[in-house]
Amino acid sequence: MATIRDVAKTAGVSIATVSAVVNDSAYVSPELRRRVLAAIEELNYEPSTLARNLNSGKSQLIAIVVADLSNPFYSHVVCLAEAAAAAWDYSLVVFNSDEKTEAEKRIMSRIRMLSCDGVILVPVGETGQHLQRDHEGKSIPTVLFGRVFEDRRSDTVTIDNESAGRQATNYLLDLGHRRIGSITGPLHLTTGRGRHEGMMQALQARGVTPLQHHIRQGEFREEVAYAMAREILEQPDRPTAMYVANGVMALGLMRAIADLGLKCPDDISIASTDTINGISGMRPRLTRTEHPINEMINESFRMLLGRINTNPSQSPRNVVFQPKLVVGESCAPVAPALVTAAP
Amino acid sequence: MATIRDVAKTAGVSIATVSAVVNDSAYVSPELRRRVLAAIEELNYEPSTLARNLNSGKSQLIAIVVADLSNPFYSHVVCLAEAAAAAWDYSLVVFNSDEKTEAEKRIMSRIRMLSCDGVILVPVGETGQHLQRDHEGKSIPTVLFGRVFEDRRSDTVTIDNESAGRQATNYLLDLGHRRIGSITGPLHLTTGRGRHEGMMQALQARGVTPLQHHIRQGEFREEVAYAMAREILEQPDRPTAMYVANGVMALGLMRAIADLGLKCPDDISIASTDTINGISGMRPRLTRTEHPINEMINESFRMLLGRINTNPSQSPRNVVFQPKLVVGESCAPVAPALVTAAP
DNA sequence: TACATTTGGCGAAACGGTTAGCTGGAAGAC
DNA sequence: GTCTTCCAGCTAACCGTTTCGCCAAATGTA
Repeated sequence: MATIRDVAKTAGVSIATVSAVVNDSAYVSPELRRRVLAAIEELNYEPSTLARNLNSGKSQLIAIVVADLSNPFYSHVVCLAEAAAAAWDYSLVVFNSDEKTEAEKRIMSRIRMLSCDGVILVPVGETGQHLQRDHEGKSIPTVLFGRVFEDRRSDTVTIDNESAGRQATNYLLDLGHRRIGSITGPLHLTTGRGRHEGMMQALQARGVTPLQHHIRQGEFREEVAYAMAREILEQPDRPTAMYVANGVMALGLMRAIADLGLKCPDDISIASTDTINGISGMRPRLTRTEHPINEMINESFRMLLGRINTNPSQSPRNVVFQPKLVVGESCAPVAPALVTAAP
Repeated sequence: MATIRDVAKTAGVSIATVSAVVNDSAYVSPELRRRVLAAIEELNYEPSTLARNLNSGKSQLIAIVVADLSNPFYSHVVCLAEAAAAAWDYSLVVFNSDEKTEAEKRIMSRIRMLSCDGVILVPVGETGQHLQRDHEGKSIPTVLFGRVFEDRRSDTVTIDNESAGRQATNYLLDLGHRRIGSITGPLHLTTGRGRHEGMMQALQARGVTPLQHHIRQGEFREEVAYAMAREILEQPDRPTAMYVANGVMALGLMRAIADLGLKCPDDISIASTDTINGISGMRPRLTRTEHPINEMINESFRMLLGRINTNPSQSPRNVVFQPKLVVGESCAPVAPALVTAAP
């Protein structure tokens, strides 16, 4: 591979001049410019990004760390992030922490070594302690995506999880359901806890007390939700409706329903939160609250680029988006007999 | 950020010694090693990959370019590739060419600029002409994934597409179906063409001639398949079974079936090719031929690492994997009346 | 003509590592 | 006691850029 020195020698100029031509960073006389361009053409020179990055300290790399890459929700996030990165002339490095704290640590160290210019992080765990890099030296601009920590010292982009839980639950309540069950996400995550609390608020506001054995704490995984769903649905007084904390869990629930010979929405209504792609062909369509993922990703990039290019040390911003209820066919009004049985 | 020089100063040794400790590349006395490690700990030093890469010429980056990142099949591929990269101590840079040739060109140029050590490429288009970088200077080790070109000058990892089409079609034939329709992939892609030809071979072997208007050339996209499916199914003599060329197309077909008030598999059987994740909750489960994606990705990495570390100039290898038929519930034996109507 | 000012182009110092090759003191051979 | 041998650890060159500071030529001014 030709280097800038080769070009300089061929063109009979200094390397500084070649650099000036390549980057348009200083005036170069037409004659020299012509010779430099000719030499570049002849030698098929391309500046080495590696070397360029070394002294700029920038890498044109944005890292995204998701908590579960096999979750279609995060696949979608990555897809949108790739598009955003490309639009801003960055490349996207993808990492999967797989909900493991040590993996996340390894990844963050790797990201630092790669000198990524920014990080979009869906953090594992309830505190950001293991991520702190405050000890001197500026840390890499980071946006916490979806999940946050109590101490809001980082930029964050999230949705209003309580609102999501409330909206979905209210929809079920409006259909007359009173025996509403739920498979929650992990309650140590703001996503899991927020959605659960939103649901409880909605129930309480209507004076409905849920049955303990209709509510199970799960994980954001299909098989776990499937198992929980079976436990709940195999009870004699199974709920007439379920709220599940995310998309893949809803799939697990639907699978359980099918395997138990039940029908959705005839026997049981389902509402969930978050969007998953590629199941548009599925019937019944899920009634769910959707995240505006696209805007969330764009906002994340805006924050990151702001810190990278403009103002690295402005105080943290926390942007919260509102989820939107999208009605599918997975919910039906409660059967009359059960309505009368309600308190 | 602490540099190797800071560490050397703090530990009271030379930078060469620090480097030796960090890389275990030379013997260092226990005493000095201890001091160096202490200094590293104290300063929280991490070697800069950027600087390290500059003189090694390597970047510890593997790029993956897929043709459609919104397709769950490729999301799955990316997920597995991320795991493989992490296992081999590489980071994965993800690109989406979105089936556009110019986008792919831009991406390949970007990959070269980033000095990625290897590329896994799902190429767009029928020839690799726009990718050739043969003009002097070694090109980046590249594995063509899934799709290939006629002139096998690159390493490739693919499946036997004809076998996939044949297996799926034979399964439908075995169930008694004779009026078999199909939505093919783009026929200029080896994946689309191969699967289609496999289907035709299977039909011909049993003396079945498909009806022209039961076969449509589509794209590997849900909406396109949906539209094609409606066209085919709204005809009076609609087929009793369909073979579709990939997973998202199968979803489009199922959506069309549902929207037309038909039932799968009662009214129409479906068989498809390729695996898509995250729809395990869907009923009926698709009968399909699955790719061994995991092994395919691992094989790709083995090839890449072979070229990177060992033998950059060995002759191209073309590894073909066999798809495997996985029976779901989307196919039923043809109704007796129709069986007798068959030739 | 003499001097001040501008500016195109150059040399050299970073950036943060790796590594070839040198140095000097200790140990072993005679 | 002197000469080798050995090797831990150091010095310095190098990877391919960008960029600061400088020089000399060109231009402007009196």
